[in-house]
Amino acid sequence: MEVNEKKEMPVSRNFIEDIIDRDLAEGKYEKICTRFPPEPNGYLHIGHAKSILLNYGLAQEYGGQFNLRFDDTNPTKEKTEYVESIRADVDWLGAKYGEHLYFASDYFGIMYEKAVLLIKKGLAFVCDLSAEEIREYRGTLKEPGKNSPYRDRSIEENLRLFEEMKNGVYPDGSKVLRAKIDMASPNINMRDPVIYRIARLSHHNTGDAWCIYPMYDFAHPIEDAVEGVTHSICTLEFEDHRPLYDWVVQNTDWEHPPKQIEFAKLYLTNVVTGKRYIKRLVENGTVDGWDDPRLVTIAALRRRGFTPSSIRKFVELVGVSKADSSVDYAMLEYCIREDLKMKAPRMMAVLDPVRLVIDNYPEGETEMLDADNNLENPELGKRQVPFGRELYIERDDFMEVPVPKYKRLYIGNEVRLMHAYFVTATSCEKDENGNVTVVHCTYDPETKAGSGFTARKVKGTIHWVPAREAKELTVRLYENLVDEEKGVYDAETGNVNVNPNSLTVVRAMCEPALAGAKAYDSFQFVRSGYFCADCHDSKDGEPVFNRIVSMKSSFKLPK
RNA sequence: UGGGCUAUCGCCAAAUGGUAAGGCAACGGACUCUGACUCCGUCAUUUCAAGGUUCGAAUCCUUGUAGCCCAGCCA
Repeated sequence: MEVNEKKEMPVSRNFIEDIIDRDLAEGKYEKICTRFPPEPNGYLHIGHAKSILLNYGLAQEYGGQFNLRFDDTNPTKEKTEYVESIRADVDWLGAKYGEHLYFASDYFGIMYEKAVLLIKKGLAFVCDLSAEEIREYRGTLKEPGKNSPYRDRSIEENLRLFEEMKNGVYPDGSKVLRAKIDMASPNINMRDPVIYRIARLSHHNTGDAWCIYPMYDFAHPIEDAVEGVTHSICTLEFEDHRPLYDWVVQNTDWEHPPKQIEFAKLYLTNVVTGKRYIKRLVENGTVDGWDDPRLVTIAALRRRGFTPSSIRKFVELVGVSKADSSVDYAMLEYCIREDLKMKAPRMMAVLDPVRLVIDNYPEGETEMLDADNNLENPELGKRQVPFGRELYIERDDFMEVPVPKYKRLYIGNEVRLMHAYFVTATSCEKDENGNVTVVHCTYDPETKAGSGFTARKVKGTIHWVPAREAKELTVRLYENLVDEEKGVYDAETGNVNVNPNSLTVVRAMCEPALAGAKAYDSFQFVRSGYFCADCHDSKDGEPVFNRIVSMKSSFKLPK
């Protein structure tokens, strides 16, 4: 049987599909090719997942190709550690690139040749202006720039100088290669942009082979073209770069020029999504690493118990558009609930235990009760839970004097102990502070779960754990990292506002079947106060065994 | 001499001149061995605003308004 066979909602087509349809109809391409081009300078987060899954999904949908390409043209920020983690995350998300794993740095040779080609066409020149001078010459947003005094060097001189740049004749920063476009363009990206710089940096892939490195605007279109990418999908902030992208593609002679398409980034409301902010939290120790479950990095989501399919679902639900937007975290939670509810075993645990004594149950006796691992999905089998005279129940599940509409345990009320018997509270004991320490009740042997007893019904069902056999379990309760009231960032200080109570560690009691839960105890409340899923230890990555544990009820007082 | 982009429910998001999909959230109610799940119902006479064209406008035109992006030898 297919678990999770919920009828799929019709998903609207997005504007990128419209573009591809048109291109295909016009015969521009026979087969499409997309790519995800991360710079290996940090860990991937949920926003990247959108891009990965978008690109991969499109390739799948149209029977095309999907490439994973590391855009590693700036050695100062890039590390092998990051390429490893990125590959792991992309793999985990299920975006298959097969053979098509590439490094932009492998194209340095062809990029160099294309730069030479531009020079030969009189479309690029070596400029001796300093960085500051270039900035001054560039003009401002409202005023045009002015031509570099080196703009009219001869092709021969440019060729010689550029080769010497490559050969290490000049010191870092002393010369750059610039595209010759239009210093008066209203689009600043077109004002003779720098396309190559001199920098003696050791590259994670090419080592010290190069002392000149291409800039993004020049490198990226070439990377796409080399790989035969047809639709180069990026985020909105690159819209202004598209004319330059097209300029490079047109002037560097390609048979099948790629085209750039932009879409809006994914933001989550009240969640830190910016890579640099996440980096700051990691570096200042606010969180315990890139995979701290309070973050929304892929590694963190994995550690927190999200499944790849839940993230795929999320990305699908969120859609693709060009409007800036911020998606509510509730949407993500919905996706993991939806994904897990039929395939995760649901077990019992109590976070804040209070002792329950069944006065008419024989002392010292223990019986094993059969419990379905998932009442909605019998395929998940059963387990046995020891039951006896003394149990623990959730403190919230008992009230000496009930509030209106309360339907769990209170004196005189009968409830079901899940998978066990009906029980009626008779009295309770309290300590000197008035806190309940023991609840007394009686049970009705007739009402055993599975016995078919129907003579009475009960309004509430509560969870329990056998007092003697229960195991202690460390449960980490995570809340959204950022303070909703203060917002995500402090505009003045640039600080990230972190909710100080974002992580609570609790010693809970669980049924014996849960005792084998992985040491990490990465429990998560999928829905506030309701489910909690335990998962794997991100350090070994495997195995992922999600369990949903119902903890307590989300009861709200009536107004 | 500024340029580019965006605006449809609390949050995403369809609708391609033919009379405002869907999902999340929320709220009622039914059901229930989890106050979950499931199921049923409610939730935009109106699409940033104001004018105009049209038999007909979220879609076209005009004029505004608001938000985002751009002046790295980062990507």
